[in-house]
Amino acid sequence: MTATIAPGGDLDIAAAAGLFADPTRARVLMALSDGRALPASVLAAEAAVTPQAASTQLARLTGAGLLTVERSGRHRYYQLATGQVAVVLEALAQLAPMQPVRSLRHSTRATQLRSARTCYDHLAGRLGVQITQALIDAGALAAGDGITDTRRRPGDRLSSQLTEHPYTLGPHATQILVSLGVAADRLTDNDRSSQRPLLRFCLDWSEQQHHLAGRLGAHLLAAFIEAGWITRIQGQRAVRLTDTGRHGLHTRLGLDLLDT
Amino acid sequence: MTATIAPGGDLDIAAAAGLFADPTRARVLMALSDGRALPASVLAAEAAVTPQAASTQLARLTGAGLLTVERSGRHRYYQLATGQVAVVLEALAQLAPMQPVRSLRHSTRATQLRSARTCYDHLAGRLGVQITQALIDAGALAAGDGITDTRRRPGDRLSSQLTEHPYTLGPHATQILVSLGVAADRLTDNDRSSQRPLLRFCLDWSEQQHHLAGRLGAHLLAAFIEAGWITRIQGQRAVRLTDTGRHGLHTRLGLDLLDT
DNA sequence: GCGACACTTCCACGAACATGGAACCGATCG
DNA sequence: CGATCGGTTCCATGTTCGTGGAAGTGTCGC
Repeated sequence: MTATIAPGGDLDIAAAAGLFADPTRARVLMALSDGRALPASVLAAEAAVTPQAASTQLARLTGAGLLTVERSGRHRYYQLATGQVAVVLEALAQLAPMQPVRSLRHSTRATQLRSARTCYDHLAGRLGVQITQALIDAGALAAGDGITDTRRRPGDRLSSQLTEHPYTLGPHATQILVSLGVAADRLTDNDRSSQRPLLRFCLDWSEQQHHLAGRLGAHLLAAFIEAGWITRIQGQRAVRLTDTGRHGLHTRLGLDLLDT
Repeated sequence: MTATIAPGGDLDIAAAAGLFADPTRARVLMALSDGRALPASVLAAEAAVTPQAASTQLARLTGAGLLTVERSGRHRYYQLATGQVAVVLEALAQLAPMQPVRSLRHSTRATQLRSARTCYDHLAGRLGVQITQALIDAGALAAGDGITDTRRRPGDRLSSQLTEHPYTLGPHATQILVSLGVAADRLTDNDRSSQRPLLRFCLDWSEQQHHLAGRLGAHLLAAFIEAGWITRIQGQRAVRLTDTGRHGLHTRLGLDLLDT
């Protein structure tokens, strides 16, 4: 099917512009404008709308050919279909700033999500990734085969638990984890009451790095909440690190968190 | 008094896009996209709407700062406030879907537009693309680094295609461009009187290739018109290449243009 | 001054369309 | 298997917004 380039047609500029003319769609497109592929839930948070609203607009944008979708498990990752979309965004942005510009104060909800959130029953986001890395650095976890960081590896799927990973408990696991509030008897690899593995890892969508999951991840989050290091933000998946928590992570793990 | 401070930076993009998202406004802007100043009645005819409708939309566009008005007797001449508006139109045109032909007149006019038109202050359409290519072939422009396709590569920043391009002046730039009527002292890269870059390129919506824009693009169009090589088609954006122009382009650039 | 003209404003009708609640599908986890 | 979660679809609501008719303001020509 050769695209019959009808040489007399008119271009429907208005229809194309209309796709950018809604706040929700504009924010979604802006969030994608660097070329990343993001799941619908993240885009909903980024645009500060309900999942239904986001889904509706994503369907519209996809139908119009501005976005492409890729399914991965129960997630759907959206991405700009062509760089031309980003060109339009940039061109429009230069026309827009007649209003007070505040490019930094992004949707706070999205920022919070990126910063720290729960993933099922364990920590994710920048905080989750950094704690995981700190556990490795401190010897509570050990990565096999010369792997020293938590970066994404080929074949890892976003936002789903990795069935195979190179990590094991490290030489100082008991000492450190107990000091963080996890009961020592929870560190056995085979808990009789559950087949759930002690160590599991997810690939974090916002950081493109691994964060700790599995039974240990759950215990750790529970311990942090128990100790008041972390509090849930009302009605959301985002969590907040308290001052106590910041101090605790610093003394116990040598972890210095830059900001929020 | 307008200053309704919209609560969101990205909202401005939606608002800006909204100005292009109406058929009437889009047609009006397209009619003005070559930088001319046209009276309201002409724009109403161009958009095929009643005078009231045109007036309403013109007021909206003017209020938003996209257009400027100048009164002259009982007429009001509208004009694009800035070339950035034309940039947005060109960018949108590339992702705009084709629209079925409405009439023979429309069809012939659309064909003329594809053939040769002005884009604010420089040449576009097939003629603009071919001249740009001829300038490269003749060594007046040089394309660097061999990356000639516009396809996206993984990890590329999508948003920087307008401002960054691989072209520079070529070894025969001065000789050729002067022979085409551009003053030699206009070829310095940094004109003190203007921050506008000498070389800029647009992706042509009708040809899917680059055409020359920027200060040089403007000088070149001015020189062609001055020399009588190109004339504007009465009341439209389309331009016509005269026989003199065809001959000039052949002898100076070795450019053989097939047809109209 | 009178009429014609260019253009605008007021107003009310009508059509898109974005949104949220509820229900539904499929995948993952325990 | 049951629970939950990510995501979508359906539907009813409410709002925005473009438009045309009628009327108003200023300009030009006789």
